Amino acid sequence: MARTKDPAIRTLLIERAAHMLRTREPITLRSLVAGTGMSTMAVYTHFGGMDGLWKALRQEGFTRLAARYDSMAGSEDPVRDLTALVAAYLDNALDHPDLYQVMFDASVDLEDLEAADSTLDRLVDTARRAGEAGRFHPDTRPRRLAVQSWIIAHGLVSLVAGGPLSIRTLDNGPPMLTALYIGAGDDPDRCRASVEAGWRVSDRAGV
Amino acid sequence: MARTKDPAIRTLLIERAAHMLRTREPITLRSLVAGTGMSTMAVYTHFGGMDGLWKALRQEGFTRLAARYDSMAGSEDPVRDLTALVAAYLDNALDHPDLYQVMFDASVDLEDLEAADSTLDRLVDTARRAGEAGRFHPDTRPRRLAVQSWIIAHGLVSLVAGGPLSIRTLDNGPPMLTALYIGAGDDPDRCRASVEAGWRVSDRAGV
DNA sequence: TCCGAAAACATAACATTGCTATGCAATGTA
DNA sequence: TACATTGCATAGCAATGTTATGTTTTCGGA
Repeated sequence: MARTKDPAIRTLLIERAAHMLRTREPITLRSLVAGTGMSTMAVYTHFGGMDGLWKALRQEGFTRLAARYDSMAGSEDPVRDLTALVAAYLDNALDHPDLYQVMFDASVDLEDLEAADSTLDRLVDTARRAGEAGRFHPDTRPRRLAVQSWIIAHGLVSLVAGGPLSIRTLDNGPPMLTALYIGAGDDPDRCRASVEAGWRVSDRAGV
Repeated sequence: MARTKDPAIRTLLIERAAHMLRTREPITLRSLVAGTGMSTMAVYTHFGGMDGLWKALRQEGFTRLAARYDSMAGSEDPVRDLTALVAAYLDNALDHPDLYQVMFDASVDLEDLEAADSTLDRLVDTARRAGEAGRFHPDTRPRRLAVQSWIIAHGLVSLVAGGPLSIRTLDNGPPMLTALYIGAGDDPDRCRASVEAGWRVSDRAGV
């Protein structure tokens, strides 16, 4: 009937674009396909244009974040786990700073929303687990606490990665999360220990 | 000796660009000067190119924020004032969402840093005043608390303005600030009242 | 008062951008 | 095996930011 579209080309282009993003090469229609043997039309068959490519890159960013979350083992301390998720969010953003920027600048169509919600759900689940373990006030809304954790993570990383604040600003993470979770009802000493433990899960080297 | 550059043209172009930003018209070199009688070279004499124009727009954004801060009267309750500054930051960003985005996407050269620091200093001063009034632990670092307030404000507004979260998410502002300031040592009940009062200073209509 | 230099500005051309029109080739189905 | 449908290459298009070049304006010094 018709020639079949090779999905490998799609992922190849996305990975190439992600690589160019990381190496700070400007991503243009022609520079993207240069050297690959493909013509510019490949971008149109697979993504419908450059806008489609950027959208696919945003999806890729959320996919990598989800993969990072998948690789994390939960513990019996949900506040530690919640902190670890926030720390992983920061690490992911700092490992792929340009990709992270792409994820949040042109946004937001429906698919972007779904991708963002899907990663947020990890935080919500863990916050709920903490609530069920009696760490928070009984009327604490898990989603609300998850969103607040996300706000801190996003504010931190977007002011640090290419923003006006220095990398040391990340040290504000633990105290801010601690204040947040204590405010939600956690026992101060226990909370500090949990956040401390969760923060250290990150593989941030000497930051 | 030489023809003198008219500074009025510079501000005219900036205001025109800011207006086009607000009305979602794409800002291109030619569209910017179209209808003004100027030629495209005006942008080069006054800004050195489009990059210079974007940089001037970022400065304009910080200038408007500073003007908003200038218009605010301080009270005898510095925690209320600190909250009011954060609320004003949010209002400013929501009043000029596109300008706000410009302020933080391409950033950051030295002048941008200075402009950001200058507005941050308002928060630092107020946080220091709160510390001197005995609201916080004696070892609370004002700049640290100011930065943490900024992180919350920026995280909130950048996830809400054009981001994945709804406008109602702004309701997370007061509880987050309250948790932060209580964590810094403020008395819980007094803190809640101060934050409540500071938040209401904003002219956000029914949000 | 006038001249000359220096800077602002207008005009126009340039390379590069994303995109589209068109034709060809490949491939699965009838 | 014939054919229709789709992937893809080539080439050209309008629009972008920039630069090259010439003109005009303005101000300081003779």
